[in-house]
This record gives sequence, structure tokens and C-alpha cells, in this order.
Amino acid sequence: MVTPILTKNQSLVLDALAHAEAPLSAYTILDKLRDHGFRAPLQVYRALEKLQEFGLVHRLESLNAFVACACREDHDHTHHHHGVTMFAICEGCGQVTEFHDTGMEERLALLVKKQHFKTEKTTIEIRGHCQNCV
Amino acid sequence: MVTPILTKNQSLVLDALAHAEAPLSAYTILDKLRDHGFRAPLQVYRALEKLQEFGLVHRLESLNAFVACACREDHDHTHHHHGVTMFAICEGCGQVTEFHDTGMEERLALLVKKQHFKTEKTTIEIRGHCQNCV
DNA sequence: TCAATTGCGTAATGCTATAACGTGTGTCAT
DNA sequence: ATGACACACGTTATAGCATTACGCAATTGA
Ligand SMILES: [Zn+2]
Ligand SMILES: [Zn+2]
Ligand SMILES: [Zn+2]
Ligand SMILES: [Zn+2]
Repeated sequence: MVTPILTKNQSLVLDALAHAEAPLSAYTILDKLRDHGFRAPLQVYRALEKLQEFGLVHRLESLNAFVACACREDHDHTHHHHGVTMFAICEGCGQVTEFHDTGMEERLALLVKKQHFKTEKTTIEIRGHCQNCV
Repeated sequence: MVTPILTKNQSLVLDALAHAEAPLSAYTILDKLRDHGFRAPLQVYRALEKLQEFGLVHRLESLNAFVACACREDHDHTHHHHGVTMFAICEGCGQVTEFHDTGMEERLALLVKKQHFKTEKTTIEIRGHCQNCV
């Protein structure tokens, strides 16, 4: 799958996230984009929904906030369908690190299979402190 | 550590969660406990906070809801300090299954150590469908 | 007894997310 | 062309989740 052409609103939201140092809440994004014509939360939420579908943005459940997908920063805009995404979230500086591990995925897949459970979406978020914030 | 004596409010909230078939939101708990004198969200949130400290209740980040810890249902009320807790959450029936795996924990510990990250709290939540709801 | 801690109650507020409505625009088969 | 449809957009209102701030009462321990 190739990343589709983004609408104006989607591009604005993705840019806001991509340039942020830390995850942004929907309302923070809204504030950042008021100068660009954003007036209501729904404009942000609608864009975020699509961007998540496209795999360009992740939602951090434990923060009620959003980050741009890190996998694609160095690449072109081809969609990289990654499996389970994990996040290390520093309580000190707010920095979020996205990482992946296939061994982890396999192990988890095995565990849920044992329970006859069918996975649709996996959330793994690790709160703590990064190297610089111990 | 032994589970401390619970206050009246804490007991009421824990009971509500323990008897529920699915996770409950704070406001749902509030409604269930109005007959017992609960009038404001804060009464619920304060109880939940303590119960989480005691390890008697877990918060599901992806649902903004709470469940009683499953580990202790068959035991006395001795505090069982479990490591990483994982949840399988069925979108069909709402049922939540708590499970643990030390291999998983070790692997995860290794991964974060590689990043020089210090874990304080780990959230693992798997959304999908259970055996009965495929 | 005094101070510190802890839990409780109430009101107000703030933050997060969605529902419901209508508009405009492009696509496509007829 | 024209109608049907899909889709993005804009606006308002509302729903749902969580915390701040203040004061009181009971408990504990010096
Ligand atoms: Zn990603
Ligand atoms: Zn940090
Ligand atoms: Zn538990
Ligand atoms: Zn089910």
C-alpha cells in the first residue's frame, strides 16, 4: 500500500506532529493550527483518524496524545506496515521512542493464541525515564 | 506487603468492580454507588487511586476504564506483587482477561535496557475478539 | 495537647472525544 | 449533462473522563 495523497487538514496535522518534540494532544494540535484556519476539535480528530489508518500517526493510549510514526522519518512516504509497535515514554522530558521487535510479536502471538483470542490491535507503552532523565 | 484495611469507599468501589462482568468507567461506578452515598466523581477517583496502589485494581488505558485484579480472586487478600500485567480485551462481549508471562517480561526488560531506559510502568493491552465472539 | 496525616464531601473547572447537522466537490454510470 | 454517491469539510452542541481547590473530620504520634 502506498500512502495516499493527504488533504490539506491531514497534512497540517501530520506536520504539527512531525515537528513536535513530544506527543501532542488533539487540543494542542488544534491550538497550533488556529492560524491555519482550524476552529473545532473535530477537524483535528478527523485528520488524526485518517492518518492513523494510513499508518502515519500513532495514538498513545496512556497519554491521550498522538505522535508521528517514527519509522518513516528517514524514508520516502511509502507505507511501511509494521506489526506491533512499542513506545518508551519518558516522564521527564516527554520524549517518545518507537521501537519494534519481531521476537516480542511472536511470543505475544503465541500467548494470545493459547487463549483462543484474535488480536486486532496491540498497545504496548512503557512509562519511565530515558537515559538523560534518570 | 499485606493488603491494608480498606476504607468504606474503597471497599464499595472494589466490590463494584469485582462483581462486574466488564471493565467499568469511573462514572459508571459512580452511578452504581449513588445509593450508597456517592455523589461526586472524586469519591470514585480517590478510591481507585488507592486501590491501584494496593494492586487490587488495574486501569485499562485504551478504555479509560478499570477492572479488579484477577490474580486475587481465588486467593485470600494477600498482596500479590505481579510484574507486567497484560490484558486481552474483547470488543464483542467486553470481557477482559488478565494474564502474565515472565518470558515476555524478560524480553521486554532486555529491549528497554538496550535503550538505557528505566521502566516504571508497563501497559500491554490487546484488543480483539475472544473465543466466543469471533 | 498539638501537629501532621489521611480520608471525606462539595463545587467548580478543565480536558478529551463524539453526535448531528448541513455544505461543497469530485467521480462515475446512466 | 445529470443524478447518485462518496468523501472531505465546517459548525454547534453535547457527552464522557479527570482534576483543582477548598474546607471539615478522624486518626496518629510526638
Ligand atoms: Zn510507527
Ligand atoms: Zn527523558
Ligand atoms: Zn492483576
Ligand atoms: Zn467476547
